[in-house]
Amino acid sequence: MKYRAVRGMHDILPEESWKWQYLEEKIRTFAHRYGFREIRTPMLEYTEVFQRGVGEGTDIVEKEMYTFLDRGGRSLSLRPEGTAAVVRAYLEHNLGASGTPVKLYYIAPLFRYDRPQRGRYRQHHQFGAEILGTPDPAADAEVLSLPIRLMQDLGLREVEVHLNSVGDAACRPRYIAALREYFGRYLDELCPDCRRRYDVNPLRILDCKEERCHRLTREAPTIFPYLCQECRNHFEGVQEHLDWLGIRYTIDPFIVRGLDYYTRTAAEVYSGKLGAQNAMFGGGRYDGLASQLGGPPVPGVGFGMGIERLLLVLEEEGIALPREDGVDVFVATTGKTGHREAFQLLDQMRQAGLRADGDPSHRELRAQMKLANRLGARYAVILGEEELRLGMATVRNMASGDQERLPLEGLIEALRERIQKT
RNA sequence: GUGGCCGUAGCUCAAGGGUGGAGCGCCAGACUGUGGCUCUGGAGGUUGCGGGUUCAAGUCCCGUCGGCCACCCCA
Repeated sequence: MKYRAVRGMHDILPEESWKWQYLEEKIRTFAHRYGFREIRTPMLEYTEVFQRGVGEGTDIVEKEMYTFLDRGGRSLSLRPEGTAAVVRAYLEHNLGASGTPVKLYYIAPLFRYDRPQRGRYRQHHQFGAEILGTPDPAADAEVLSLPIRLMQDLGLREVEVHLNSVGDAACRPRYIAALREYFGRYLDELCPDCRRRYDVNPLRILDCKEERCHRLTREAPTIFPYLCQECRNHFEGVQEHLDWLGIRYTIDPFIVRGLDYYTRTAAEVYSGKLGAQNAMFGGGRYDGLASQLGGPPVPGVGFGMGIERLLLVLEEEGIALPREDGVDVFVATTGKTGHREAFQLLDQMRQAGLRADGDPSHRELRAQMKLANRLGARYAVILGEEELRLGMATVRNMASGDQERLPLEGLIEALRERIQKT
């Protein structure tokens, strides 16, 4: 085979795509139920949108973006995450002008030049939602409740919600200084990566899974005593609202989101079924992002949820999604005659809104019935020579095997009644 | 980007350096007008690709591409 899909990118074949359709429909239903409206932004942005939005020093921007020059010499990037582009669009179209909050959601492909692994792809898809224009902790809790309720609705019971506050520009620097002071005493004991992190971003040491770093981390100062009063109040407010909804979460001082724009709330949800790539969704507040992008300050909070990972977890949990891509009716002939009648009948059925299919090759009846079975047809309509002579059709219920002869006149209505009954 | 494991039929997998197989799926017959179950037969492969070692390579070596695992990072 000469050509394959590009590394880390995948075809979604009919055996899978029906699951995507089901999930997407459920996601849209949920989002609309929560008052979110869809936004579709281009897959490409000027590279600066991500450099300034996500942050120059982040791994995403430093080494994971698909960046290239267009024919006019401008640097463009395939979007590696959703929020920066949404905020760019919000600012560009002044969406806040007609009142706040503005609640937006998207289902979109994202691109990161990572080394592919199960649950980690160079093109993946996220369902994300953002509430812009309000700093209120109720918005944090509301936007987080959406994916949590969605996962519960799908039957995922064992999701772990982790919650943290990463502070803001007023208090985070004090905490970072405290971390430097603490880890500075143990530099020799840190792994090489963490020695690097010590200089670049000591917060990241908290994420390290190396045993020796992890031990030190357990004794490290947490951010909580360093939070300013505003951040403290906000964090308590988020917890209070989640409590009101009965949503369980773990306060986890060690989650540090890898995008620079996060302030205050940081949340991640994991599933043990995913191996190392175990984050199902992540999100948080980003009150500084809009001004980073050159706009007025616009507070915002949101999340992004990986659809591939959601599907993987559903599979691991043995949760079957309802499949609805079968046909209602299969029109069969006896092979030699009735081609024209069958072709016309199919057309009429389709115009009448039935899902109908047939065998374009008019193989022998046995083969056609086999095809009807494989297509999941609920009824087979057999137009044999005898039936045609009588102006009738044989209608077979594929599940029960019961058959009856019905006049061609009014056949579609008769079928519709039988289909609706079951 | 680092380290490791693995690429054989559409799918899941066998084959100790010596003529590449099975199950499922597909097509057909048993059943000349009836699917699912059963039985029988058939089609389908330059063993990912390129090079090397050897009388001989799916098997050993190197490279490359791809998948997976861990790291990194994250969804």
